[in-house]
Amino acid sequence: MNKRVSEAPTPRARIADVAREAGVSKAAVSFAFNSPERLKPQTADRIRQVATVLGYRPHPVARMLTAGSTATIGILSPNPLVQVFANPFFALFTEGVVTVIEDRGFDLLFISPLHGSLERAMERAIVDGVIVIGLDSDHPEVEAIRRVGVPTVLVDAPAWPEHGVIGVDDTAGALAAARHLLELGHRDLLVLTMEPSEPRADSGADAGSVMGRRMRGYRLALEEFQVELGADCVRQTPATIEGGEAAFLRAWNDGLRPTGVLSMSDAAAAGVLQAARHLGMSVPDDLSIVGFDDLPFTRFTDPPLTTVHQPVRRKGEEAARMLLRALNPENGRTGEHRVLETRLVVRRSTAPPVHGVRR
Amino acid sequence: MNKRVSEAPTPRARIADVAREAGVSKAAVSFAFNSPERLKPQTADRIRQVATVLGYRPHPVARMLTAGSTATIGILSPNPLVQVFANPFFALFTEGVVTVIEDRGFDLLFISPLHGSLERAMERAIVDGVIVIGLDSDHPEVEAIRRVGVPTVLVDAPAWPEHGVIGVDDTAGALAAARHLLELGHRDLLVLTMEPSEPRADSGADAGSVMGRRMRGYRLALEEFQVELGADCVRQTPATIEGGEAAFLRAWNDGLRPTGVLSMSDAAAAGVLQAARHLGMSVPDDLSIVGFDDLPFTRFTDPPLTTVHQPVRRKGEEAARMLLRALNPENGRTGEHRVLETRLVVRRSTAPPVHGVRR
DNA sequence: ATGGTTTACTAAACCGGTTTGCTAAACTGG
DNA sequence: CCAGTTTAGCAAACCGGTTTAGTAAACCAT
Repeated sequence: MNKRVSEAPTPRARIADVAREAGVSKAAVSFAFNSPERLKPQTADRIRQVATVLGYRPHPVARMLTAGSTATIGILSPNPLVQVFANPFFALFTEGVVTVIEDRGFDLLFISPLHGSLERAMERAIVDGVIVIGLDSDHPEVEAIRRVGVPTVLVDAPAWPEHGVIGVDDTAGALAAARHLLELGHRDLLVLTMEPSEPRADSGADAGSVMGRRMRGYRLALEEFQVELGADCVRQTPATIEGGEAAFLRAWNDGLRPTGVLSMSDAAAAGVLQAARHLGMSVPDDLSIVGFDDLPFTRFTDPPLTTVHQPVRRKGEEAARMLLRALNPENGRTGEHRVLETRLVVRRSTAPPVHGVRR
Repeated sequence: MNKRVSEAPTPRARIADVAREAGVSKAAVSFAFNSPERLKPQTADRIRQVATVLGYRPHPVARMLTAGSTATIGILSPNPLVQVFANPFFALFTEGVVTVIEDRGFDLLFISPLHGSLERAMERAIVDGVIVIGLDSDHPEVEAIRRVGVPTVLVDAPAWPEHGVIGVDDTAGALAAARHLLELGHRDLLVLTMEPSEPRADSGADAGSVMGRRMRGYRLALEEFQVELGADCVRQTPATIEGGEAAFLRAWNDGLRPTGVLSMSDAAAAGVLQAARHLGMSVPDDLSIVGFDDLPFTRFTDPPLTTVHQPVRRKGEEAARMLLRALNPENGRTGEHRVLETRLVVRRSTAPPVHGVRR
């Protein structure tokens, strides 16, 4: 029984249609496209002609089913895609990824985690491999993801047996940033952290999250200089301009009068820049600010932002290379683990506190 | 004959394996996952248990073959992906796209045009529909793409029968930009255009390209004010900071001394900003600059950039909505055509020429 | 006990291609 | 002129699932 009577616009020609129309077998049609040498040139031509007339185009999904490979790699993050694309970090990272995969013929699929779990998102994704980014080690789904069995590389995650992992030395970068401010003479600092939860300050091993590792770096420097950081002086905020702006204003209203701000995000740092302007403070004279990541726009802020550089694009490249290696199981080990370096980039948002060393 | 003797790590369980192991038919396994109510709860449980033990996960490609839909939409541009992700415009546009598609359960595939033609790229892409962006109407492959038969929406392209098209009023925006400079008193202008070929200056209908339409706007304003634009005063350059910088320096070396620059790209405009600084000119006193697109970073340049705003994010949203509509053929027409508005945003990179009106 | 319904599952067809194995016809050469 | 090889193309199996049609057993009511 036809549910829909006169609805389909043009039911799209299948290989069988071409075969029938050309008076040959399905196999012949397939050969005409994929192994023309197995056909008399004349026949191949005729088949192709019929195919063109019928507007035939091999169904990519069907083709893949036998091919076994999708020529696509996926990017998966626990954040919804809207946030991903709003974050300049990702553009840069992805640039690195495509640099490597594009001329190997791969497409790039952004997998949305939205409806359902990361695990399910990963399962239904049509990819040869996945780059997972931004997954803290205490994320509830790490185990599930590992079990999915798709070749995977993790970015900014702690070591993961059997999978490639790539990250940067967050702690060292944060350490350098905090030292910089402390060496300039700042003693009253405000720390801006992002993300779900303020990482517990366990001084032992690196925490499982990016922000945790950065916090560790800050704290190491503070200990060196024997400076105390009040619990009030660590604020959590979204990694956006507005977030940073609001956070600083709130701190100000709470009576805090820091001379230096350590932000774990460049965007939030830019927000602080704005907030300072609103409050009539000049940067860096009244307030010093250090960001994190060295995203491209930090060169354009007014003043240009001192920040911790991490090789974001290269991180993308390395992740992609690792993944490609993992796709060909024959060539080597799978449990690689790389840590790229970070370094402080001093621009013009930091200077000694104008009133000299206080306290 | 086994070519590979002890190579496969774990050949990934198929539905038949689960069926055998659980002592049921393939259909039963399928039911256990997709229509559990058709099985005795006890049986369904047992099957699922076996599946877990074997690490079974339905092959997404095979599943799609019968499902008929991929839950993925594609983005295709004639530029290689590396360039796409280096361009802040795309991040913004894509943000709009995912806003619409993500909670409908779609993933987003970036299709690389690199190896082979756009047509072929589109053919092998595993998507339900495609958003094509940045395709000028004189691109050699427009016809081929149309014939592929995948639901398609075009962005920034001229009307295309049977397909949705969405764009912005480039001409009006450019007109406003040029008028602004002319009204301030500028008479010596430099125009920076991007892209393959400097669009022919046929005054008649809108040219088929974005840059063509913008040029048309500039020219209309120049005619209003009866200002001549020397052939030398239109320079083509990549849409990057470096491109803009180099182009302005070259013009300067060629002896041009414009008081105002009309750039068809914000990035190039930022480059001119740099170049001006290098040459010891102050903006806007010695040189006025107007960009195009109003990308987020224009707010941070020093000084903030006067530019033509176009609703990039909304353009993405509308394109996505149009495409989703096209995917359900029953609900309505396919040949929609929308033009969103542009408007001049005056910030601080423009001012009257300091030496008064010359010439 | 009988016939009718449900329940619980299976076999087979199907999605749309690719690939293998085979056969008939056309070409070789001695 | 006949065996041996090539050539050209076909039928069927296959990729890994989903879905339809069908059946045996269990359940129900009379």
